Amino acid sequence: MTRGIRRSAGPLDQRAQSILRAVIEEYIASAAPVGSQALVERYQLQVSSATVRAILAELEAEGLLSHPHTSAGRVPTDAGYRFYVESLTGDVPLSPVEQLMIRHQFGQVEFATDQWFRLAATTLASATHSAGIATPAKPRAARIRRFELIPIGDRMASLIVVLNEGTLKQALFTLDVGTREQDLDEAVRRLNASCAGRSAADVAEHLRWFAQAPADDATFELVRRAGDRALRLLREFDAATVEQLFSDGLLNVMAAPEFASSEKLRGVFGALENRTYFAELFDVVTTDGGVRVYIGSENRPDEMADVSLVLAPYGRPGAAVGFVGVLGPTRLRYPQAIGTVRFVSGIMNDLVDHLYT
Amino acid sequence: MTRGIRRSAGPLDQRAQSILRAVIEEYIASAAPVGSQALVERYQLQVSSATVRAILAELEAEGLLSHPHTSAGRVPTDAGYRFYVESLTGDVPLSPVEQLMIRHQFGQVEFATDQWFRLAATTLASATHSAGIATPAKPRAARIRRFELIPIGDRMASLIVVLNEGTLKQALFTLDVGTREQDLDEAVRRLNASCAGRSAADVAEHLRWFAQAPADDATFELVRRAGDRALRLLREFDAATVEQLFSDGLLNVMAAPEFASSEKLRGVFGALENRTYFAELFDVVTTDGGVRVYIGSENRPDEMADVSLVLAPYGRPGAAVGFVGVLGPTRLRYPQAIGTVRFVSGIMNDLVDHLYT
DNA sequence: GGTTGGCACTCTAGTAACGAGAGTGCTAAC
DNA sequence: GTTAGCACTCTCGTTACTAGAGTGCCAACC
Repeated sequence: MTRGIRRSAGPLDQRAQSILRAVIEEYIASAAPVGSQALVERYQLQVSSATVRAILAELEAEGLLSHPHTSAGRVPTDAGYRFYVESLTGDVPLSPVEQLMIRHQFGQVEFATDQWFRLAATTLASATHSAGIATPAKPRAARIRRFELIPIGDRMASLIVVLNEGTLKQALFTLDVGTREQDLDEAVRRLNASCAGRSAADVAEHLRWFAQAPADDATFELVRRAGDRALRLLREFDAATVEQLFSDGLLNVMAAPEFASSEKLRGVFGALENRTYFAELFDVVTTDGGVRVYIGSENRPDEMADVSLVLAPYGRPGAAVGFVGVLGPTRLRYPQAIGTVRFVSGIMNDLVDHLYT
Repeated sequence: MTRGIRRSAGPLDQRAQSILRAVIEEYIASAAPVGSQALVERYQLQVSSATVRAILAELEAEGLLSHPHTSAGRVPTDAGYRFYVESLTGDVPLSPVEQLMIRHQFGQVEFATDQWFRLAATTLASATHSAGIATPAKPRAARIRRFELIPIGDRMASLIVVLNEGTLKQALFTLDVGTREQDLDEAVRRLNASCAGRSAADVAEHLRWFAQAPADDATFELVRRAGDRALRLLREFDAATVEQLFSDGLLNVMAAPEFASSEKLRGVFGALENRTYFAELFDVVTTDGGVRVYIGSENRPDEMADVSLVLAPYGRPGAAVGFVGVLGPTRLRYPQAIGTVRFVSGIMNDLVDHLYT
């Protein structure tokens, strides 16, 4: 039943906007379709329900609201949420008490870099009653700081590569029979002498040089192999965009009534396990600052069409970046979520900054 | 409606056992209560349905089967599954093809210790169509191999402790203004000289000695503080039983019809996030070898009453141990699960063994 | 022209009634 | 000990119905 050209093609007038806002906030709070009567009663609108109905019909024509069935109330569309997020609300900052509590928690893991992103996810989850997600900060172009070769048993060693920011990479490494600890030490010394401070590309260059040089002693082969292994490790590291994606509070999302059937839920879990979509987002989110919101079907994969993401980058562009965020039903309390994500990403920024000053 | 003393207090006769087995396997396959008629038809029993009904009543009196309601078929109880696992079935080994595929996959991560337990969980999940879980191998008593202090920025350093098995621990460390790189190197040299090869307890002893010694130079304070920090790191490491619990294939469990309501599901997820129960199991499972099965209500926490666990330890007792396992509905294909868990734990054993020879 | 009360209409959700089907438990006969 | 027969019970799907909520439209009103 098309109504032809919609009556008001321009921007919505003030009243329509405030009614849209009321519908959305009511729906977010109640999870049930919102009727005209309920709006008039609960929001003290100075008009009758009939008038409200006319406006609701208009908002529906604009594509901002929809109708589960003829005689039900209105439900926001993804476009409606989008308009709400962009024009009808700012972000709500966290209360001072909450800010203090969160700062306190981060203070306790100040010196444990590997805990930062976990705590970010946990904090976001409990503050927004949704799922919190976070990645560790990933150094842009890895530079080698130092090598180590730690013998384990007789024929094995653990090759450790320490990168500039203190990031560690590790791989096992088989030893030839009769390799002595001195040999390892000597190999490490040579590797460090020639590769420390270099990027993966530089190391590759150097290794080619090594390969051409005459194999003058027994240690040489060890150096070559270890260097080769380390290079592969670095390349793998550079290639992986989202090395880890930590999430917490998925239980909160499971508890939402729209996910009671566990059918849509499976899609979301699948997307989290799969992670390709988040790798895609990583690049977008981290290239320019600020909080980004992805609402329902704005997410590329269909499985994510029922959830929204609020994401923000953190770190130092050019040095190490990651993101933190919230995953919840489209019926998310956006202003609070945005405020919280902004706050937590700010804390993470401070933590990373503190590393470099 | 108690029937008083059950008729046969002794062990079940052969026929009753094979019918119990039939009921359980039928239920595992169909997820629906099993009736007497269906059993006679599908298992070519040489008796009538009435006879089967008498036996079913007997098995119910023994507490091995139960009745959702008067006119429904039988469903196994947890005790029924227990009897089945212990007396009615051995473990089914994996097919040679599957064994080969799994070995091949593990071959590809042979040199990446941090991937082993992840692959174990993933493999178990896909082989059993349930969730796979695994912990990394945790070294029993940590011994220090080496220290490193890597400067980051001007006032920060990353303190790295390398343990015997190549395990790495890391923490940030603030530097006093004007600390030079030589100072760090000197401090590391001293720490390594006095602490390498020692356990946490020994290091504590040495630090006490350090604390009493006269502060003869600037580096001394640095050594003391770094040693202190490292000690705390080691203590934290020794204290944490289940450092990580990796799971994969939770989607498989979500797909089971008994978890369609997403209500029971939440309990399971809660237990996985919480992890205290798994820490408890860790000690039990790793102290003596072999596959262990926990069926439904045999699990301590109530949230786990609807799932079963099949767990096996791996590693070297006294050196480093962890566990791998399967989590699924009580309606689990136990023989296959047990066989698969045994196989994967065997592979993990080989990998760890390979480290020490 | 915008606003409003009135009213017919539509759709859902809940309830009750009902019959088919599956399965049991008991009993009497073999 | 086994079996055929049978009454009984409970679930599940279907249908019918009602109450309730909410819409959309229209004529009247300011």
